[in-house]
Amino acid sequence: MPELPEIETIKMQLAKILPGRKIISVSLRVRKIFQGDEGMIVGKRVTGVRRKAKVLIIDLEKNVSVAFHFKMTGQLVFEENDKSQTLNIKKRIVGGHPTEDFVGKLPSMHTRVIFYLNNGTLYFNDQRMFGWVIVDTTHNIDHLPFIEGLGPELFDIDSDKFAKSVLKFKRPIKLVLMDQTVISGVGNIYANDALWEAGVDPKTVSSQMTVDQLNRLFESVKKVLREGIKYGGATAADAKYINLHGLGGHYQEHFRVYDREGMGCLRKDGGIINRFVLGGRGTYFCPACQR
DNA sequence: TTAAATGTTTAAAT
DNA sequence: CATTTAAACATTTA
Repeated sequence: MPELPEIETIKMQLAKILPGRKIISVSLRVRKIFQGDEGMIVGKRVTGVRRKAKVLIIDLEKNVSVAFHFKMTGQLVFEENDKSQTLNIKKRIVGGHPTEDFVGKLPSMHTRVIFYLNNGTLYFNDQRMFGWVIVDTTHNIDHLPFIEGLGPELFDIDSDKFAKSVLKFKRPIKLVLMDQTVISGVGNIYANDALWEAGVDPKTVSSQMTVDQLNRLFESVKKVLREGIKYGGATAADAKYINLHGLGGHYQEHFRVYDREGMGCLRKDGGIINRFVLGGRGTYFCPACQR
């Protein structure tokens, strides 16, 4: 579920409270999503938390790291040890796919890996189990095929480089934007919104994009990603229990077209938001102002 | 019952 | 070979 802004949000929060804590033990409730030797991380302290595109990485002493990919339904919940035995949701740090596990009792039936730290517990939950957790040396983590194959984030390149990489393809621009080997970090929500922001039809053949369209799209993607980060990522609008507790982000309150099928375009002269499937993913656009 | 869900991988078809 | 599409992974919700 999460894209770059959602992972960036949980990264920033974990970076404040994890460093210095030692991993006491690890519990693997589901082996299939876990790769590596959990013994490698036991007894080591966290030294930092970082992110590469949609991958979250926790670095530990002795050059060992843990990489997480949330895929569609992964989430991390950190909870301070609570001696009172009472569920104190305010003491939690949550990130990723919003479910009742953000606020419910943990571990839950979706908890796949548990990291017991001093004075806290970190739960990796993932209902669909598409995600993965990999433990290895920091060097090997940084050289995982998936990570090595990632293209740059838009924040790290200029518009010329963006144009060059995009113009090579004859696929629809939306699919190129979401292709992690070309540009990393952009998923379905932000791709849809950025294309609306730039006034570009998602079906536009990449190689036929004009310089003007490319420049607008380059700025638009960065704009929506920055906005996503600013609002703490997106949390499903129907997740009442989360908003109730003040957990989760608010980007969903600023969706341009995503999940707005049948609703009016936000532009005055716009039309009705359409939805169709492109590359197997729900694609939303305004037929009046995206061409 | 069917469709869809913030992602990626793989096989099969073009 | 480059591209595209479909299916797969597994679960929940509308």
